[in-house]
Amino acid sequence: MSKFEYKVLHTCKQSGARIGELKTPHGTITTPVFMPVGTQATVKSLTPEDLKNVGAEIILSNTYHLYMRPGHDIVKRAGGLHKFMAWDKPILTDSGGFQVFSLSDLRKITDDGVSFSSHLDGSKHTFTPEYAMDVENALGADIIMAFDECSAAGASYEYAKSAMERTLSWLKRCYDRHSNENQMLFPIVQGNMYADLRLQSLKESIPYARCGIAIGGLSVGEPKETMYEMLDVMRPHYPENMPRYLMGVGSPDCLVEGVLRGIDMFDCVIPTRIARNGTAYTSKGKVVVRNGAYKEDFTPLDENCDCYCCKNFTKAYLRHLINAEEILAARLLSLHNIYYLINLMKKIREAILSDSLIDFYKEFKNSPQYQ
RNA sequence: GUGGGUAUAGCUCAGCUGGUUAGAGCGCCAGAUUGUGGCUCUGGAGGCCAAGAGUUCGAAUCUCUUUACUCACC
Repeated sequence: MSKFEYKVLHTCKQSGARIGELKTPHGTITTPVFMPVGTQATVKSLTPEDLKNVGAEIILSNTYHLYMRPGHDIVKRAGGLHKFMAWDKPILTDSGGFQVFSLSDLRKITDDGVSFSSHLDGSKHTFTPEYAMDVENALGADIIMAFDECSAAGASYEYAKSAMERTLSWLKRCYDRHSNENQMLFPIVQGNMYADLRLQSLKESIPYARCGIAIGGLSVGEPKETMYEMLDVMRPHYPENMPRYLMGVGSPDCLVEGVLRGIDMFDCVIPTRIARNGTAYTSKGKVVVRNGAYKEDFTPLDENCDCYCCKNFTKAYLRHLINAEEILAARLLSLHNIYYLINLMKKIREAILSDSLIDFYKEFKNSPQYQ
């Protein structure tokens, strides 16, 4: 019996969005789901207990970063990523393809793989699809991503096509190398902002998708409308029997728009990043708690929120922490922002279950939360 | 009381021998942040240059007076 299984539990009659369950060796995830990002084997400032308290079911970690530091061999000797970071629920690791694209300046891409220098010390490294699989295998996440090439928004058709085709050939090599039955490999669809390339990439990736497929190369600087167009183009062609994962998204508006377009899984650094810079998502829209307006605001960040932060602290206190550069500010706001997004996903699932996601969408779009 | 020093943005200070709309850092105010290089980036407001008088075509800058602060000595 497979250690992975995806079941659609309900399809919204209004929108076609679905609620599903994805079984993994470390537990079952209910989709649509938002996955907090823990790049370096930690969701910055939060403990695994915090994550469970805000309702996180699965977190994302990063092959590139863990390979660089402390080294995947060390994580393996520690007993794997779950044990190393004391998180016993599902983990997904990104392959490092995107990090090579976004972090490394001296990178050289060939059909064989990518040579690049470390953002930490400039040392030279090479990743091939096979090696990326070996590293992800050593880390031991439940879901592992194929090694891909993400082309930049604005890339020419020719370049986007070659990057997409290279990603497909790399996918085949990842697939052949991968053999661990405790890990599920997700292909990544590329194709930049070109509809025909997206469709070709999706179609040719599907044979390698067993229990999930990812959409990469979006939310890389293009207008949101363009991203939605690409999702609309792909939507009729997804396999029904597996979750679709939109990588690197998103903000509250993008989550709702994404689910409406058939997406089941999301990850994004945005809730924790804006938290560290003093901004919160609330039921009344984005609140820059750092602003002077909250100096003497002794009310909670979000009166409609049940998170630890909102139940115990005031905006004036949070603003003080931010201004004093106290680390508790990052922690409380991260806690709140992740809670907010996970709670938003919960509301979305409730709307799907009651076949009213379009109604939910209309109301949400007219609220200050849509941003 | 005597002698010296200093007064420029909210704070700490730059402004060379006088020359167009007086600058910086921090702070303050406001934005940004989408498969994370945590504490970043981008904007903005804010000065009768202590007060008064002189010299000069022209003064934050030179001279004098006053005031405040400060140091040393009696």
